[in-house]
Amino acid sequence: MARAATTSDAFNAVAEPRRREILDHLASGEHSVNDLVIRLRLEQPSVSKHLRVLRDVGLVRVRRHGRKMFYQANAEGIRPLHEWTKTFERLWAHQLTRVKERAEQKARDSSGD
Amino acid sequence: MARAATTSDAFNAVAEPRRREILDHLASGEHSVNDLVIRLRLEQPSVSKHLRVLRDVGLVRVRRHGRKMFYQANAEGIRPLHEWTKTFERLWAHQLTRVKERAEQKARDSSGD
DNA sequence: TTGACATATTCCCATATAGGAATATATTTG
DNA sequence: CAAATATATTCCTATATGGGAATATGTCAA
Repeated sequence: MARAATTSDAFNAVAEPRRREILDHLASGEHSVNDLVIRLRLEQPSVSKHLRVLRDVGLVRVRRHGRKMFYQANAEGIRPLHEWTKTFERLWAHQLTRVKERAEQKARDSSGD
Repeated sequence: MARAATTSDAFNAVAEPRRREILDHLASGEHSVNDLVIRLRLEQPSVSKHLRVLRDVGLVRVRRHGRKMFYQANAEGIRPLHEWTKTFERLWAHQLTRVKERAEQKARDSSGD
């Protein structure tokens, strides 16, 4: 089997750095495709294709105005990702504590040189 | 160009559902490869290969004890993901507010039937 | 209608999978 | 040492990509 489709879920969709960049820009509000093309310095077809993937997984919404298409982030789609990462929050808190403790122990040990 | 390597960063590594399952299990503490094989009902080579990817991006740490390898999650590696998703938190709060407001408006509008 | 502008799609291709099967490596035990 | 156990790696293949180039679709303006 190959890798799961980029359109299979939000996790796969945002694995691509360019798509995260696009979402970062859309976080500040609506933007047309051309806006993104200029700001991200990508080819227009590339942007359109990335937006298509984001649209398929529900990470962006579109609105047409004249011949322009205005995209906005649908943050709700990112929420599952946030929730999943959150389940590890207690771990990195603990693990950092342990690293810190070890460092402090080391400092005490070598203070008698 | 093809998709970025699964080992290129945490985002790509956790795009694979099985790898998230593995991390979910490791969140409860250390587990041997065979533990994971049994619990996740995957083939042993499959588990080893997924663990290899997770190791390459720093999402797990290993310790050998006899012929067993004990893996543990390195939550620090998940943190960048958490931080990135967090930047959208205000958005889904706002967007939900708007959805809620629209729903309430609708309720008021139709209360005069 | 024709032309210009804005965006989307299609085609091509090099590349990286994920899983299955087989095999290799490492460690303990007899 | 050999056998057993635990894990890792290699080889294979179908599949999905992302970018570039070209083209299609849609909309406005004259």
